[in-house]
Parts: sequence; structure tokens; C-alpha cells
Amino acid sequence: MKWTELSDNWCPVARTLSVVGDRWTLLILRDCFLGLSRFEQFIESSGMTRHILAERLKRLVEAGILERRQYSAGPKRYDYVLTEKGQELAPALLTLKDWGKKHMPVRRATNA
Amino acid sequence: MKWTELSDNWCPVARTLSVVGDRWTLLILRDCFLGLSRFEQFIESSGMTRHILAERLKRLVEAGILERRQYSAGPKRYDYVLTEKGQELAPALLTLKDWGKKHMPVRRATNA
DNA sequence: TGCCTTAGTTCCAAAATGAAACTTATGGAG
DNA sequence: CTCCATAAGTTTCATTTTGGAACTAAGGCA
Repeated sequence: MKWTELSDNWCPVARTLSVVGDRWTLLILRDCFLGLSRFEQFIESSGMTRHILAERLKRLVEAGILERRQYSAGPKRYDYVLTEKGQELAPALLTLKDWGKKHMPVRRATNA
Repeated sequence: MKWTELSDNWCPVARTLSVVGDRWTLLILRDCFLGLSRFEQFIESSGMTRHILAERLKRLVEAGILERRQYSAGPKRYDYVLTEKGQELAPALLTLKDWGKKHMPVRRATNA
């Protein structure tokens, strides 16, 4: 079964996962909730490759979760901000955070 | 950056994703919350391949989220049940469900 | 004996990912 | 004007993961 086929699944959890059920995608959203919005910021914060980031951002925009917004007219540049639909994923991110704090202790320090 | 490196990330969301940040893994957990526990049940319910299912179940057991339990001594057979740690992922699944119900309407019927 | 069930494993082609270099468009230093 | 820097991507290619389908193991049952 292909990922995309999940978008019409009877189960709302499966449908949600068809768009955000991917490590990198959820990390991008975490970064958005932390206030980041630019390509280079996501790269630096999450450690994913530009390749994947570009692909995921495209998906998220198509899904109506992020909006691609021009923030500079000089050299035309774009960043990404949460739509209202995207904002409403906050509770999901928060439950994942809480679970992680409780059940996934840090073993050694990193700086990512 | 590799998936596993995420398990020691400073961010609790990232650490959580290092173990459940994958479509199939979350669908397995959904099935567990629906009361399923056996290999063949997960296969039928989720549509994933046996290959992937076996791999994910191993991960989830190692992570202490599921427990592999022998349920038949005749032909030795095993199934998988949520540990307490696993049970506590319920709120996360519920928020994903709520978001899906609100923002991911079904376009056409499926029978998966 | 021979077929059924159930939890896996194996094999291979196809798709996704990681790493790193390259592109495009413009601003600014000298 | 020339050259370097910034920032958002794109391209290329080797490696990894996935999907699909067949195969194995260990009994049960007729």
C-alpha cells in the first residue's frame, strides 16, 4: 500500500498520517511552532537535507498546513508560515512533547 | 542525519519521533488501541506488508511500547500488547484523530 | 499423510533518502 | 565593474528502505 492511498482511509488517524506521518514533516511543524519560518532555519534546526526539506515543504503547502509567503522583494525570497489548519496541529505536537519528556530521557547531550 | 540519531536530540518531540515517527508504526498503535494484537490482524487492518510489520513490531518491543506475549503453547504463537508506556500514547493518537476528523474529510469510500 | 493456520523470513525490483555540488537572483564591499 | 556572500531551491548519484510476493517453521486436525 502506498502512502497517498491513506488519504482516503476510513480512519481519521490514517488520513492525518497521510500528510504529517513522517519524521521530517513533524519536525518542520515543531520548528514552525518554535517561530522559525525560513528554509535555512529549518535546515539548521532539524538537520535534514535540503532535498527532503524542499519536498516536505511542497507537500505541506499543498495540504494547506503551511503557506508560502514572499518576505523579500529585492532578491525574491519566500518563507513558510502555519495556516489556521496548521495551527490546529499544536495539540498533537504538545502530546508528543509530553510523552517524550516523560518516556524518552536524554542519554547524552547533543547540540542539534 | 539518520533516524536513530534523533533519540538523543535535545527536543522531546524529536525523541518521541525517533521511535513512533513513522506512518506504519502509528497505525500499528492505532490498531492496538482498537483492541487488535496479532500479526495477521495488523496486516489485514493496516494494509502494510508483513516485512515492514515484523520490523516495526521489533522496534516497538525494543522501545518498551509493546510487549511480545505468548498466547498459545500448542503451536507457539505470540501477539503484541501495549505496555503502560505504550498506553500513554493514547492522547497523541486522539489528537491526531480529532485533527483528521476536522481537517481531512474522506473524498471517496475505501474498505481498508 | 497431507492440508490449514499463524508468525515470521527471504529475495528482488522499485522508490525514497543522504550527501554534496550546482543554480538563480540580488546585494554589497572594494 | 568585479567578486564574494546570502538564501532558496534543484540536480546527481550512491546507499537504504520499501513493496510485493513467495517461502519457512511448528504444530493442529481430519
